[in-house]
Amino acid sequence: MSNENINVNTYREQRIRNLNALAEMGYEPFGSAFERTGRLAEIRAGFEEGRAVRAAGRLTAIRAMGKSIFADLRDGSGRFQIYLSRKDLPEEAFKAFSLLDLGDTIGVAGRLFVTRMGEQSLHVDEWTLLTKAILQPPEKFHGLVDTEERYRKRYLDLVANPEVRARFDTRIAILREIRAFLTARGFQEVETPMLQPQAGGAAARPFITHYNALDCEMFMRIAPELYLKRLLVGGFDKIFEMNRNFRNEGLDRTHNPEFTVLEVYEAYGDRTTMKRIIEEMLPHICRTVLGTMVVESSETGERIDFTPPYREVAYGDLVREAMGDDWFDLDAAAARASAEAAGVAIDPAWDHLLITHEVYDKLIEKRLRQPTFVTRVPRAFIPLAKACADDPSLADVFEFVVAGKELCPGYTEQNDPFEQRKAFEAQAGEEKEKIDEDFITALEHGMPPAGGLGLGIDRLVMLLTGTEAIRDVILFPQLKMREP
RNA sequence: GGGAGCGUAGCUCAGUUGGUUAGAGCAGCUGACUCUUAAUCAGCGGGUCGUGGGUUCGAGUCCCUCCGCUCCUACCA
Repeated sequence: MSNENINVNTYREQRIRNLNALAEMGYEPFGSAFERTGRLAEIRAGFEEGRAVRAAGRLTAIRAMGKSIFADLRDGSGRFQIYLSRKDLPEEAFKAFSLLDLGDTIGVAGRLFVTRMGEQSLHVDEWTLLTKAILQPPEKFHGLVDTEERYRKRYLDLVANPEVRARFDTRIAILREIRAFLTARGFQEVETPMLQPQAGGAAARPFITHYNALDCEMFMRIAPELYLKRLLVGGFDKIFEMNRNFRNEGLDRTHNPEFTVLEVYEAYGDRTTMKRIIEEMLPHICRTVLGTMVVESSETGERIDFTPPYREVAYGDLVREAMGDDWFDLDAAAARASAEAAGVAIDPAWDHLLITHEVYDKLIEKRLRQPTFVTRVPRAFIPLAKACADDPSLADVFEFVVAGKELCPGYTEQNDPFEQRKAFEAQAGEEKEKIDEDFITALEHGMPPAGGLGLGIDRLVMLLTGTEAIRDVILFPQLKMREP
């Protein structure tokens, strides 16, 4: 700690001097429990002039005027103004208050009153030090703006920027309401391994680690799906898991290596069972958390309406609508020409199926702004779902798309062990050892027919809070290591 | 992976064509002030200009390396 900290140290030293002075006066710089009448928001809610209350919080502003002092106290629930008057406090208690710095945490006791300016406030009769801060808080008006500091020192971001705290409060409420919704409908929340001998259930590069006791490679899970289905075999028939997945992939505005996913499974159900859950759960979240069915998109300012029912449309119909009725009769060369004419770059090696998928991805999905279930998707991309009864080339699934992005797939789950093995083999190609034999064995014991869905929680929170970067809905997003 | 931009006081930001002693607001210190709320007023202190090198009589400014951040793009369900 040499050069760059010289100036930091002068601020620290000043505050440490204040700390020592307070300690000499009998204040405990890192105090103990303090009994409060309630949190600041609760005190405001129960405001009654003259009522005696005890409150605590961090000092975020001090406005001193000689013989009277106003200050702002902040806790996890909000802000409240306190008032100290020289004539109502012991001489020493009033003097000691001037040794406090912004960022210190104090406890106060007094009575409620309304200032001449009409603000509900607390007239302090006594105060005590709870925690001395020896480092400076961020600037009070602009808050903490520097993006790197905001993520690396999220605790400062949360203190300095109330709208950041509010966004995470919303995230927490969304998770709470998802659990409440599913629990009220008889679903049980289960926990399955994060550390797996094979990383299955999705196509993604996993994080690899080593388990010393067994001297073997282990993988951080990329999805919980195969374990949740084992539980269906085991007789759990309405389950969900909402927790972290890990994928060893790029880092950008919409990807974090660890992210939160909700998976729901219901035995004896299918794709349409899952569709009903989405059509009831999203309105429930909107109603209880946001108080409105209409959400404004941060990127475009467009309004997205979550009032059910949502549009349902077949993948093939969307493609025909965009590319012409004869699209599926074209050969690959003609399809490629048509796609490129529409502005979609196509690899010459791709077959008709891949070209169609690229057109859907780059052109069609973006245009689906309001909540939409896209059904009857080519099965080649979806190894874990059943085929449509009337067309074995299509999977009996939906992809739920909002604001031009896929938010949540829902499947009629594959429970045929022979079909499942075929799909795994097609996907694995050369790497046969990657097939999860233990999972196939479980299917051979009999998994009831079931519907399942997987909802990306971070992206849902982004959508519902009008946030453009995944980093702004994850408390501690992944950053590059910084040299010490 | 490719492209563009950024990094100046604890925090938020200025800094002209390369020019002599790098500025402001907040925060801090001293003083005044009994209803303020971005309190106000007067004064004072605070900088290895991300790092290392180069060009130059002279670099915050121009060039290169590295570190970090942001955006675009590619990859990635």
